[in-house]
Amino acid sequence: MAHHDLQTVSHECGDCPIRHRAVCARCETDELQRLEQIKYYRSYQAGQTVIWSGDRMDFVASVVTGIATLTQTMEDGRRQMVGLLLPSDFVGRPGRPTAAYDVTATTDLVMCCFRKKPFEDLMSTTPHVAQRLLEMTLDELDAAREWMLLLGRKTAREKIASLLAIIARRDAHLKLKSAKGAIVFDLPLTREEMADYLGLTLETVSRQVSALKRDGVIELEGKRHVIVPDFDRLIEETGDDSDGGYLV
Amino acid sequence: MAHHDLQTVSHECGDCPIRHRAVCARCETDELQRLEQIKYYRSYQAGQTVIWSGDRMDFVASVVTGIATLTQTMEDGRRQMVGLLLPSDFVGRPGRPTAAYDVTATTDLVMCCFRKKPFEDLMSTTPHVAQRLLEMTLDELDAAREWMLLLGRKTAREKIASLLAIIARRDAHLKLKSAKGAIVFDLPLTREEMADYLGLTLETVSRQVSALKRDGVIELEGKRHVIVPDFDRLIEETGDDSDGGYLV
DNA sequence: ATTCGGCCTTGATGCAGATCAAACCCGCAA
DNA sequence: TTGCGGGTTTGATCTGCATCAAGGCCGAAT
Repeated sequence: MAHHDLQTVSHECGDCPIRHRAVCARCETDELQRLEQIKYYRSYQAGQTVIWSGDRMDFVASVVTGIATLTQTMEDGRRQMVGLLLPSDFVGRPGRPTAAYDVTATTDLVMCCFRKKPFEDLMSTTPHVAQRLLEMTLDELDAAREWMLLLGRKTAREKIASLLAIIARRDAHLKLKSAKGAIVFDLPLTREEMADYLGLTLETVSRQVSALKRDGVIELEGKRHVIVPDFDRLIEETGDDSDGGYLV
Repeated sequence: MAHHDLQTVSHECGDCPIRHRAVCARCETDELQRLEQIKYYRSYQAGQTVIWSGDRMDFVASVVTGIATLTQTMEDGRRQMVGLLLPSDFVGRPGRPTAAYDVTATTDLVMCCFRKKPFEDLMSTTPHVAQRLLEMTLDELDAAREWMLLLGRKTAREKIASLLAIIARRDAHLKLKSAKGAIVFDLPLTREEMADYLGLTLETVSRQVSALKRDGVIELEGKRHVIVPDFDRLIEETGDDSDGGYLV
């Protein structure tokens, strides 16, 4: 694994993220061919449900553009988001026939899909694909555990600050920082979705966002466009160790 | 992967869980040899810290006997458990040099360790090890997401019932059900550890355990020995869909 | 121009669980 | 036998967030 230069591959790979995440062209060109053959695209509109929990799922996929969420729902309607899928994130699991969560497109969404059977065959013959997938899954597991700390121990204000920091970080390498280092981005979630993410009610989310604005931690243009004038200040509000994973 | 019969292997494998979880002897006997050569054991006493978050970690391991926890701590001391390691569970991550969480032995603990470098080498040459590890990691991710629902949306009583059900299930295939189908087990956690698991205070844990006892959902002998006379009744208290993963 | 329906904000009130405090249980060592 | 300390229970009070309720904003349809 160590000798593969995954960076250089992305340039040669066209528009499908899983190719440069899962495969190294330098030594796996034939695998690229095989991936190419079994891939296809699906599109969904904002708000559409991609998969219901329990549905048969005959493909794995990676997000090309747009944002999707994984959510769990209890019988009485309480909802908890358990995954936020941004471009290049992977959906589905080799070895599981059915989906464990509802997958919903929160924006218009394009996914690059691979039929499961051939993808699994590919996996069992090439160590690199399985390894890369393992690496991605371990990253997700880390994110899930960070999220658990948030859900179990953080205050509402810390939760909001943490979510804003997460989104800011994920967007940071795409979006520009504005003139004097401020970070600017659009919230991809409604207040209700934020609440489902954070284990809060939408009213509490609204109040805490207003509070952060009142205290100058963030500025708002409209309801979704966020300006973070001082990222360090935002991080202070999260309750996290300040050293952990600074802007990459 | 499909054609490997992992079941039959476990009999030939001696006392180290990872061997029958990660490797299939029928077609990977040489890998068994190699695993054998790089494995060694470590023992810890109850209460001992195995690894501090941020420490260099030059091995991966699987729990042989005893119980360990993964926890995250905020500067001000708020703690959240993010993993509970029972026998056969895997610790550590190929590809990461340092530990991301505190690992603590809550009982006397024996782990079967593999030096990381040779283990990674083994992984990159055999698809099966990486695949098996991926499968285990996906299971952990599912567990983490279940846990997120618990932390974000369940009431204190539901949290306690859920934890008891999880432990009952994990123990079920080892422990006996008593005479008329009651399930009996010992809590491996103190009230405080339960609180850290559930995102509660120890006082709330204590009160809710008492409440479940008062309502006849559980019986207690001493503070740790739990009798569940009617498992279905306990499941009702968790708030979960009743169909999900019954005792197995 | 008006209405409608999502989405969001803000206020008033209630309650589950946190916090503070005291005492209990029990194994163990002196 | 006494005292001690870690784990636990239970009570009294406080508080952060949920709940209930009303209204505002704004883009899209009529």
